[in-house]
Amino acid sequence: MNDEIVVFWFRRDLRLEDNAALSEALRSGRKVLPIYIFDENVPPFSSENNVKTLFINAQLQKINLEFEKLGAALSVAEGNAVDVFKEILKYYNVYAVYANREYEPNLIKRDQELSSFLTTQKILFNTSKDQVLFERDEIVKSDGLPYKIYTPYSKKWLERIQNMDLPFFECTLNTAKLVHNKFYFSSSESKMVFSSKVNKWPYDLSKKTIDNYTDTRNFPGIDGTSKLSNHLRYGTLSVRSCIREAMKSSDITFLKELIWRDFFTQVLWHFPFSVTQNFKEKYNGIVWRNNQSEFEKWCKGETGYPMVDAGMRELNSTGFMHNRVRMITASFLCKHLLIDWKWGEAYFAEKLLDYDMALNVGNWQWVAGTGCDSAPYFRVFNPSEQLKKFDKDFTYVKKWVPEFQEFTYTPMVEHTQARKRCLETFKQGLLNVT
DNA sequence: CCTGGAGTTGTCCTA
DNA sequence: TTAGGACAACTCCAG
Repeated sequence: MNDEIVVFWFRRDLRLEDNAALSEALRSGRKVLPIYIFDENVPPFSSENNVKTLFINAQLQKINLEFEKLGAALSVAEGNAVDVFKEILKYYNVYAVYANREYEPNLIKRDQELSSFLTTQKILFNTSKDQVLFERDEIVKSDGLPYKIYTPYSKKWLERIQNMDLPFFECTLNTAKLVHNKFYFSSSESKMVFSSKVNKWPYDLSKKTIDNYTDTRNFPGIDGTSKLSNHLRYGTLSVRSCIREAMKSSDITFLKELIWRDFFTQVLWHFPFSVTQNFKEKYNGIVWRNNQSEFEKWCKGETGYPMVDAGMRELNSTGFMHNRVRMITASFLCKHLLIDWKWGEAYFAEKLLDYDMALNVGNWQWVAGTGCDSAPYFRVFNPSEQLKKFDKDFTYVKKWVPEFQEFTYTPMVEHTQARKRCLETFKQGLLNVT
């Protein structure tokens, strides 16, 4: 216990460049102890050996190497966040904790609890905006209330960005003061195994991809998307650098996708109830069928609709699914099978490497028709039409469903009937509420 | 307070 | 073959 130090807590900002809170911590003038916590209340857990922990571990390893070059190290812990900090306080005299802000209700609660605890110890908890460009109440209507419709929100967002310089948060490690010994956590030390094979999830932010995005993004057989989602989810890339690239293009379709992240993140922050309930109450009367065995078929990619099955199999084996196909598979679950969007949301949450609560909940509610600014309920994707339109030479479906043969692949529900049943159920559901 | 216009990503039927 | 309207009404938003 000698010098006062500060702790920098890596969360979903696993990078050493343009990192808002890290930049502040390094400039604090005090020695910095960098840590990562596998929070026992927040998946993924370190004990899981899945695509998410692999991704996180690979990135932690990269970060650790950078610290080791300077004679320091990244400390990794597992457990309840408050307990972890209590442990740290046994060995260090901590002046402040720095971290980038979270917006999910459970994480807000966790951070509030930690903040209260740190306050009792006279330690500052200093959080920064990093994962979005505009947060919370920064983009609201003229009456001060939050936007619930994307288009007017995006207009205001675009207006605001015209008149500002995108910040870049300098993180100069080699001149910074770092704590020069690794902090070992008794409970987690043995479990923390850095993956030896560093998995790569390459992203594509090229001018070509951004310029052609409008034309190519809808075809899952073409490599036409940016593959950015994983990196934005874990902060291995700064959102500001993505926006900077997107703004170089005359076509703002790609930029608009980035604005959706800010939109849904602020919707979640303002309306945390939407994680577990329909955003629009009037849909609460829908009587979902919620058939367990049909749900399992959907999960496994055995619905008999090649586009749906290909999507689910891509998800199951890679932790990723093309955006167009996410809409098709989700629509199929909610509308053809009449299964509550929350079931699908939970499955995607478990499987998607890029799982982000705000975006996952927002998009599932959009598909189901229950969300703010969502698709009208009578808009039922036709999985066969979608196949014809977006994968007509079967490049994508053949990749993921090798046994697929046109005309012999038989669907679990017939489209026209399922569509009719869906429209009737939604109509009845609306009547049930009024 | 009133008013008019609009609302990510579709599908189906009809003329 | 193809373009256009219906699908439902409601809420949101700006002026």
